[in-house]
Amino acid sequence: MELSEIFKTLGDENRLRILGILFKQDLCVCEVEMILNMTQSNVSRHLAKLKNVGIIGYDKQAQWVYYEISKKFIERYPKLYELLLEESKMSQSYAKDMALLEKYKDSKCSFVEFKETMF
Amino acid sequence: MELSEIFKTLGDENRLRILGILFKQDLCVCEVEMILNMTQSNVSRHLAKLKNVGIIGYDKQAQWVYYEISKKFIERYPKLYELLLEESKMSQSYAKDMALLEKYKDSKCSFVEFKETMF
DNA sequence: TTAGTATATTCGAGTTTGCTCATATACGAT
DNA sequence: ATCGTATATGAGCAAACTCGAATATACTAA
Repeated sequence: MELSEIFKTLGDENRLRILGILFKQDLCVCEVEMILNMTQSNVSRHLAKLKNVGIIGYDKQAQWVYYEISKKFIERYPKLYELLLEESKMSQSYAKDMALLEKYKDSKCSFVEFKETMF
Repeated sequence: MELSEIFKTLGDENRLRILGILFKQDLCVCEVEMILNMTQSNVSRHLAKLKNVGIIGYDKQAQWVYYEISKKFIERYPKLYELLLEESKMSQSYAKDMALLEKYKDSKCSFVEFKETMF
């Protein structure tokens, strides 16, 4: 939870994109993978980094691991949280990422089915 | 001024220390070097990085380059600025760094003279 | 012009990071 | 037990980073 470590962790475009969609709703690894069109191992590693500095936490349900913004992080760094929330909405990739997230939610498909129709 | 670049730049303990003392007052390279007990080239590089992403600016006076927190940065990212301001005061090294800064200001010595008496 | 000071930059070494591919682990369903 | 799915992790590579030492540049003063 060292501040410089938190900044270092936030200093990556992909991790900011991940946070952008996690602000909207909790997601498991494969959902993030699909929405951001990244490899599984890459997503897993980025999520691990965010978790290690306390920005996100997770809730394991069966074989799925749902990641979520950490409440402790929000309490400890409310200004940073608000900044991230606001700035993520103004980012280049936000609109596209959110569109895909909404589309996925509406589809009510499994992530595998959805991925097949997409790519 | 890309946010991920700003975070990346802030993700370094030495740069956070530099910002901590620059919040107190504008300083030239050799003063930062002396107060934080870092090498000249290292300080110069860190200041260049902070300048490149727009967090600080500088004002050249004769052979001295005085660095200062950028007003545009404060306007663009007020929450981040406030966070840095507050958190720097709570950091491990802050008290020691500020003590040395005050001592230097009170001494009214040149940085070279001061450094000789110190180390 | 020369010497001294302040700053920036180059170089090389050691470290860390981000990524892909492959593999290991965990869990559910059949 | 076995198969398919979800996730984590190890290996290897290229790029980026940090640092100190040395060098280059800019400016002042004498």
